[in-house]
Amino acid sequence: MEQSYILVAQNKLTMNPINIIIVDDHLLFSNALKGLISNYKEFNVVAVLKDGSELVDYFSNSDTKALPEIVLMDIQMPIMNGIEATHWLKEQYPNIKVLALSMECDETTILKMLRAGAKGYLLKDIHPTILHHALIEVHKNGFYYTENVANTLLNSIENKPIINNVKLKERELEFLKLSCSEMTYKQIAEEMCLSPKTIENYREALFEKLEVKTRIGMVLYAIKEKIVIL
Amino acid sequence: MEQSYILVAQNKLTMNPINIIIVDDHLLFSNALKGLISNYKEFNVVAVLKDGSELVDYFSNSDTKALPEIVLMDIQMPIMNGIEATHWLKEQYPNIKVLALSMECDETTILKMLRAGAKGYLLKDIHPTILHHALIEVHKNGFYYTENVANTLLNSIENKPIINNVKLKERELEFLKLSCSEMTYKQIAEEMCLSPKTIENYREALFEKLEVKTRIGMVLYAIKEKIVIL
DNA sequence: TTTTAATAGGGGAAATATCCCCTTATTAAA
DNA sequence: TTTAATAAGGGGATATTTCCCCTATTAAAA
Repeated sequence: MEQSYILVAQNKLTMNPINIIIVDDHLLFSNALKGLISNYKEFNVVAVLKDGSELVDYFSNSDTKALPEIVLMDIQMPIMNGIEATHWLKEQYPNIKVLALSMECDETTILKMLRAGAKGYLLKDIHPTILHHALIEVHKNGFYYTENVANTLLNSIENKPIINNVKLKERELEFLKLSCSEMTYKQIAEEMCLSPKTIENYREALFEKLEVKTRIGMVLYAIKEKIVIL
Repeated sequence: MEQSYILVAQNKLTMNPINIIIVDDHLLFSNALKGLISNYKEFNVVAVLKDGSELVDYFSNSDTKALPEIVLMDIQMPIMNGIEATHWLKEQYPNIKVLALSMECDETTILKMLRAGAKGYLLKDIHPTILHHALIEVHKNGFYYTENVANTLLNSIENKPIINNVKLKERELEFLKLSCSEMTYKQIAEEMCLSPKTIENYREALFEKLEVKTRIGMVLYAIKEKIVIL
């Protein structure tokens, strides 16, 4: 009894709390989350940032602040999204664990985030106790996957053996985005300073790459993949 | 000095806290938010529900629980969304104030929610202090609109004098949904058991109603308005 | 140094989409 | 009972999209 009491005291006083940074543009959420996590004695929120670019700033500022062990990262954010931010962070600080915290549960988003180096993927509709558990697991083992995410990964492997590795070139991407409008190809050609016939080549190339048969299909693809946002 | 101390004490002890219910399917958010609001002495979260139907259950259960004065309502929720839930609540308990709390900032969603009876509309990226202010304002005045939302309402009035009251008939809706695919109009005609020429009439009617010039425009409209979900 | 990939351009034809103007029942409202 | 709105269908013309096959330049890769 006495011993365990001493242990608890040691936990609080001698063991450093695990530092966490929250990156999320929904200030209401991130600030509330900070309060929630602050209740967990093992953890300490050292910063609440609202964007990937703020994360870069945080680490770039000369006066080195507290380094986090875990970053809770939202995905959809303005300016610099969670995927880009994770990429950057894993390059600069490979040891910092990124835990994705998002509402997106579509395969491609999860895959992108995990490929970027995230060590786990949590949906925002989980119960707080699961977050707590996930944080502890990430700290102990370096990763944490919920059943949901694991299933999604399994599905992704079963359904698409060669993973959807569609890589669009800059110019193709530009064309795809412009196609998601009421412009005709002729107008798009003008906009891109290309001949209509060149545009025609882009179109055909994209139809093949994206496995679509019509411009509508192309638009649906771009929206699904969040290449254009409505 | 002494007097003000006594006043504060009175606030805490003699004045009843204002009861609040949170309805949001993102448990992590709603639970964290509860913690945040609990820090505000004037307010008390009596329930955290994850869906409109749970709200109905809450009020329908015979053992009448604490009645809230304010309901913080998310919009996108499974089973019963915030708009339906607000409608129901305003019919049953017209005095309870609903404050929409969402990430959607498109005109139509805001309008739908306000028409349903919401007394304010907050985006989740606001700072916690604004939430606090909003709660106090709603309690005092019965409503609270942020600058953003007010501007959106203004735009909506300026740009569309007769508010976007596009009402689609059953058959038109069916056509619109089918148009959001790689089917040609001929195939859609077959699917709907109509002549291609009749489909042509639907198309023209929709182009006018939706104020679009191409099928792509129609698809973009349907996706924006969540008539089709990707 | 040849090969490959990326970029830019073209001819010609068939299929679709878009536009404008039209007819005929049926049904509901004025 | 005339008037309007709705649902269904059509003719004919033009614009756009889609398909298939082809060339040239440039820069990087093998």
